[in-house]
Amino acid sequence: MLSAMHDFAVHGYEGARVDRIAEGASINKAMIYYHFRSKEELYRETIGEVYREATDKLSSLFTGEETLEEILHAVAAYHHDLMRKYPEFRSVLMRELAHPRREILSYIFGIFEASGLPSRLLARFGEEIKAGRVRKSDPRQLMISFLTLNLGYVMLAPLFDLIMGISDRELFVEDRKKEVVKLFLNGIRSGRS
Amino acid sequence: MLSAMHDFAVHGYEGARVDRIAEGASINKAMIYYHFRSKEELYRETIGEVYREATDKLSSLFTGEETLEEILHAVAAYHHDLMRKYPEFRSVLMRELAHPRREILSYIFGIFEASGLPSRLLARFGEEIKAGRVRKSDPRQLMISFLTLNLGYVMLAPLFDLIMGISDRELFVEDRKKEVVKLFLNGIRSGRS
Amino acid sequence: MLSAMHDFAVHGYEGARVDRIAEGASINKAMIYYHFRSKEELYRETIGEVYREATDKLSSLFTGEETLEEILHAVAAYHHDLMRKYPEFRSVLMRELAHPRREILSYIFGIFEASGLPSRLLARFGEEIKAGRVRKSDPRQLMISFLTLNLGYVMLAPLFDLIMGISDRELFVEDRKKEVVKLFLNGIRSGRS
Amino acid sequence: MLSAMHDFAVHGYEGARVDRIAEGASINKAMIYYHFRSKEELYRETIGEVYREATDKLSSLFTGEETLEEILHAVAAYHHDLMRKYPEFRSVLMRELAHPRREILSYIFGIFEASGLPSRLLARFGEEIKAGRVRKSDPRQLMISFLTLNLGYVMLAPLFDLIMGISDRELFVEDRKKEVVKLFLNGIRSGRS
DNA sequence: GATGAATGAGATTTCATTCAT
DNA sequence: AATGAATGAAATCTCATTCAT
Repeated sequence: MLSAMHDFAVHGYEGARVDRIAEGASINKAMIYYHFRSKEELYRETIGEVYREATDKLSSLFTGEETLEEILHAVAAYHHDLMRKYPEFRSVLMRELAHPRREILSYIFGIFEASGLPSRLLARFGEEIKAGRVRKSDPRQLMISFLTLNLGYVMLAPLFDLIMGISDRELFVEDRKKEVVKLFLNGIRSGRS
Repeated sequence: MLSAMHDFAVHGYEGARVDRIAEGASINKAMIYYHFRSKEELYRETIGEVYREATDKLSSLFTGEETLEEILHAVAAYHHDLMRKYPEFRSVLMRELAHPRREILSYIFGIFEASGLPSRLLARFGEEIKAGRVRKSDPRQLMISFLTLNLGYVMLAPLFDLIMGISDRELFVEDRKKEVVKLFLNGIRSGRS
Repeated sequence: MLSAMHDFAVHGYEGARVDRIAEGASINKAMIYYHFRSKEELYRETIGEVYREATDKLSSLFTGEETLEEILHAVAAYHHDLMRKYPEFRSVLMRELAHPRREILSYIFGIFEASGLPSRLLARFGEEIKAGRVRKSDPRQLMISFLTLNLGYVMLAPLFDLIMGISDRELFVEDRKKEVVKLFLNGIRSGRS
Repeated sequence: MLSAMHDFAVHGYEGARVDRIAEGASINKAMIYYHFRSKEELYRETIGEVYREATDKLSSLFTGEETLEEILHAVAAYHHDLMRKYPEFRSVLMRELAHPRREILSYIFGIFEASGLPSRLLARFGEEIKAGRVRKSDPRQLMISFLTLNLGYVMLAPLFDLIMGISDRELFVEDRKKEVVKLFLNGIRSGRS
């Protein structure tokens, strides 16, 4: 339900109004309660839909034969794709992460797990370090670094756009997807740092 | 008012309850209205206090004589210090950034401006690129990369701790502060990438 | 409709839910409105059925040739029979009598009238008093005494069972039917009281 | 709260309207929720007040030195006194007894227990039977008979008044209080029945 | 400064009833 | 006869805000 996603994004769960959502969806308020038992269920279903899609998509993204660089590029692109498809989801997600409830955390955790991404990447980093191609470091730090390089901009875009005077975000994003991988790969390379 | 910060952090602005805040502060609800004009003003004052302190602190942080590395280290440390001092502020800030209102954005923008950090760093990156010590790239991308490497973990710590199985966060943070600078400096170096 | 009677008994007219009644009857809610004009009509029909049966049964109970004792025994037995057949009716009836509406009172009044019982019993008491076999008293008091001796237990059984520690109600009822007549007949006898 | 008692009496718990109760009490609806947490609590407090008074009164009614007849007279009078003081309570009570919830039953049970009445009367009946002054019978039957003779009319007055054509209830009640005791005492006497 | 009571507007939820198929 | 969806009115409850003391 798009109208619901919109209200949850703009006002948050507590600030969202069932009245407004119904009006936005051009249906009678009582119909919301006919299809969903409560505002809470409406909320869960609304974000659950996106979560499920994200899980499915991420799971199918990798065959296991990719190079490290390919994986990084795919992940970087995926984050932006998801946010382009569900622009309002960014708000909802951030609010959830602002004060994460165990239930929601597990939900998101599940998405990552389903993709196999964390374990695969961690293992991969471990191998690369052992092989001497990546400098000695905690693989978890590397993983977090890469994810935050991506998610950080996705989440904070409005602030950064203002501070940095970014006017054409589409263009900037295309650039960023490459920059992120480049910086990261350079950053973790073993060498005379 | 700690009780207010707590409620705003846990429930968000719309979910916060004046009743609960009063009870948490062991005062009569009407007293809140004696000190503040409205819930909105209470909110602004509550977070404004932190904002002001952050502004002051950041402004005084730099004399202009620091090396790039010193600046990066200082910024990395500062983020964690602020969050350690006001742990609940992280939630409040994230909620604000989830659906930023121009007014709040300007507030935060002001903090950065006051510190002189963005312009100084951008200029500095420009110089370093011109001097060939940093690979050719958009200084804004570099700036965003560095900030997200820091802020990303600060904001998403609960999620990352779960995904990565981090149990001792204090320790991990100490490690991260160094890792972030190292990865970034390595990542932006000019060289045979 | 048993499901309706059940809901009216358990929740009362205002507390009964058309949804629940439909579900209990395994039919679609709209079907209820196909058969009955409204909740009110459903209610009237539901209890009207029992009322009509009670009227018919009581009317046919007496030929006019019975002795006083026979009548009393028949009435005492009849109350319990009705409640055994429609156990939930007791609740419905009590609720109605809790705040009797003229319309419902007339309904019940009609049952008594149809049976010819009140006038017959009152006349009979009058004769017995005149003949000196029953002590001088207001026949209406006698009538009420006999009816309450019966109806009182029927209506308050759950409370009495608790207070008196009655575990086998069936057995107790058999005993009560006799006790009631005996006590009453003894109680109204003329003699040296 | 009289307005609440009134609405509960006339409409039952489910049919009572907080709006109406507030209006009847000339207070703001929200004040009801300020003083009572919910409609349910308002209900419990409303009837609890009467229950408590009844408990206290009944407990203090007997010193232990009364003759059987005195006790019976006192009980008979008490029922009518209570109903005269809280005329609407009759409705509320009947509705509760229509579909008794364990919690409410226990409440009422407690009142009887506190008065010591049931155990005292049962014991008394036992003694009288053993002494041959009361005919052999189940004391519980006697007890129920006496209570229903009283409560029956109290509860069913509106119906009986209609059926019997009783116009001056006050007068009738005075008569009934004596009649009930007389009929009962006669009815339980041992003798050639 | 401090408090308990008060209030109006509005939020979520419910429900008898009807409609379209 | 049967159903799922729809609706308007209203019910319970909440909450920011103010008042009287």
